[in-house]
Amino acid sequence: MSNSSVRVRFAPSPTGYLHVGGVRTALFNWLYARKTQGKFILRIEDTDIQRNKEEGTQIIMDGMKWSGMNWDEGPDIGGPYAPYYQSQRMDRYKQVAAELEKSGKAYWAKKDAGGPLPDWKIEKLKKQGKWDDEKAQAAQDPNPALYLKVNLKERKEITFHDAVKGDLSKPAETYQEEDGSTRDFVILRSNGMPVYNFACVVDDVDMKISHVIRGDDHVENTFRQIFIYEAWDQKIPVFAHLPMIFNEEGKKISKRRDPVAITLYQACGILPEALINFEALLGWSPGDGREIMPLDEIIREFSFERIKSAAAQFTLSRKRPPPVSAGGATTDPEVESQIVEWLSECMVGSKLEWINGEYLKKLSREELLKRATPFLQKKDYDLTQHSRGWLMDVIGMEQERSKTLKQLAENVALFFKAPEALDPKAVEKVLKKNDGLALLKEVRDQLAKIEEWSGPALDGLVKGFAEQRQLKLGIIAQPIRVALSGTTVSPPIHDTLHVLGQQESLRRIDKALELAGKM
RNA sequence: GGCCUCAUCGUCUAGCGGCAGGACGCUGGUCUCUCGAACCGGAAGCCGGAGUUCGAAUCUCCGUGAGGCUACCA
Repeated sequence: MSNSSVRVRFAPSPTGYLHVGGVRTALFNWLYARKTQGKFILRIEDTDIQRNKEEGTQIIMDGMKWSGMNWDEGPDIGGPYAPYYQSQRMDRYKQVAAELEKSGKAYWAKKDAGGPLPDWKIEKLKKQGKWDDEKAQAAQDPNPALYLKVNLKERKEITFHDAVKGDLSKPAETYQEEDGSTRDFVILRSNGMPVYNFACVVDDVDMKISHVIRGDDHVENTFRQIFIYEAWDQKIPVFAHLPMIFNEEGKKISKRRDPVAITLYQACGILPEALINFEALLGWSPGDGREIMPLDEIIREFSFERIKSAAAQFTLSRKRPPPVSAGGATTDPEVESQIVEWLSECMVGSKLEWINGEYLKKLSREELLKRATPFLQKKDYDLTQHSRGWLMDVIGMEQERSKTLKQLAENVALFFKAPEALDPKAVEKVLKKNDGLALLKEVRDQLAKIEEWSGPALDGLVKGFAEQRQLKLGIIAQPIRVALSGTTVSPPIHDTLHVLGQQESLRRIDKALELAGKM
C-alpha cells in the first residue's frame, strides 16, 4: 500500500524526558507521514554523551507510545537503515568526513585565529545562561578539528524554500571573513566526534529523509546544512520549520524550569488524544473554527500551508508560584506529586483542560473505567469491594462534571468514603435553614420504607415529598446532599442515593443528623 | 554587536485589498436540585508612524517590541 516516497523523522536527544515541544514536533512529522502514507522514523541523537541519560531512549519511546504516535523504523524495531542511534553510527560519519576531506571539501585545521570570543559576547552568553565551560574548552583544544570548506558558488545570498515560511535567505557575507576568506565550520571535533549539523545531514541522507520538519530554531542550521549537502553532492530535502512553542514568559521552553514533561500531564489526568488535539492547534488550524478534532480528521486536514509562522505560547491558566523550582526534572516522587498538584491547579480553566473535558465526555463507560482506574487506585479507594457495573455507574455520574481523570477520581470520593465531618458552611446554609434537619428526618423515614431502591423510584419519592409540602425541590434535595456528601455539591440526588445504596444512605443520614444536632 | 524570523482580544486562532469572526478564560443571566455541569447573552484585539490605494489587519518602507542563531551543544 505504501508507495509514497515521503520519509520523515523525529530525532530527539535522550536527555531525560519527552516534553510538550518535542511532542509537537514529533506530531507534525507523524501527521505528515500518515497523511501521505509515508514513513515515520524515530532516530535517537545521542552524540552528546555528557547529557545523555541511560534510560533516555526508553522514556522517549514510552512517551511516544502514550501519545499514540507509532514509528515505522526506529531504535527498537530497526529498519532498512539501522542502526537508529547516532552513537552507533560514528564510523559512518567518519567515513563521510574522510570522503569530504579526500575530495578537498573539508580540511583539518587548528583555528584559534578567531581567538577567544569577544568579551561582550561571553558576557551575553553568561547572562543568557548559555555559557558552557566544556564547550569553551573544546574550542581551545590544541588538536585540529575537521572543517567544512564553505563554498559560496558566487552567490550573493544563500536561499532555500521552506514549506512553512516560504523563501528564506541569508546574505553570503555572513559566511565571509573581512579578508574575504570563507567562514568555515567544524564538522568533526578534535576528539573525532561529529557535530550535530554534520551527523544530522549524514543521517538524513542515509535514511533518505524527504522532508525535514522541525522547530524554527533550526532555521540557521539549515544554511550550514545546505553547505554540507552541496559539498557531499546530495539531494537537499524539503524543509518545513515549525513555529516555536514558548512558555508563559514568551521564551523558548526550558526543560529545566518549565513543567513540560509529558508524564506530568499524564499524571494530571490529561488524555493523550486531548493533548495531541491541543498541540495540533498550536500553530496549525483547519481554518474553519473546528477545535475538537479526532486524530483521523486532523490527519485528513493537515497541510504545511495552514501552519502559521508566529510562535505560540503553551499557556495554562492562572500563574501560581510553583512549589519547587524543578520543572519536572525530578526523580523524587514526593516532589513530583507536589508538582502534579500545582500543575493541576494551574490547568483549571485552560484550553487544554477544556479540550480534555470534551474528550472525557465522549469515552464509553468501559473505556473511562479503564483509563480512570490508576487514578482511583492512587486515591486508595478499595476497588475490589465493588462490581464493575457499580464502578461504571459511579464514574459515569461524574463524567460530565470532571475535566480530567484526576478530578474525576477526586469527585467520586463520596462514593468510596463516607464524609468524616460535615462542612460547617453547608450545615449553616442548608441544614439549619428552612427546617432542613426536620425535613431530613422525615425524608429519611420515607427512604427507609421505600420498596424499590432505583433511580426513577427515588426520583419520584424525593419529588413527591417536595410536592406534598409545596416546597421547591432544592429545599429537600440539599439537606440530603449535605448528609450524603458532607458538602453542597454532588451528582443529581436520586442517582447519588441509588448508587450509594439504601443501607449506606440511611447510615449517612443518621450520622449527619447526629453531627448536625451537635453543631 | 551581526544575521535570520515573527507581530490580530489575556491565551489559541480565522483573515490573503472591501463591515475584524470563532474557541478557551472572564463576566451577566437562565435552569420548581447543587456544581468547577448544561443553556443563553456581554465585555475584550489588528504594536506605532509614514506611504501605495476609492478603500489597508492584509501591500511597501521606517521604527518599536519579541524570539532564534551566532563556540568543536543538540
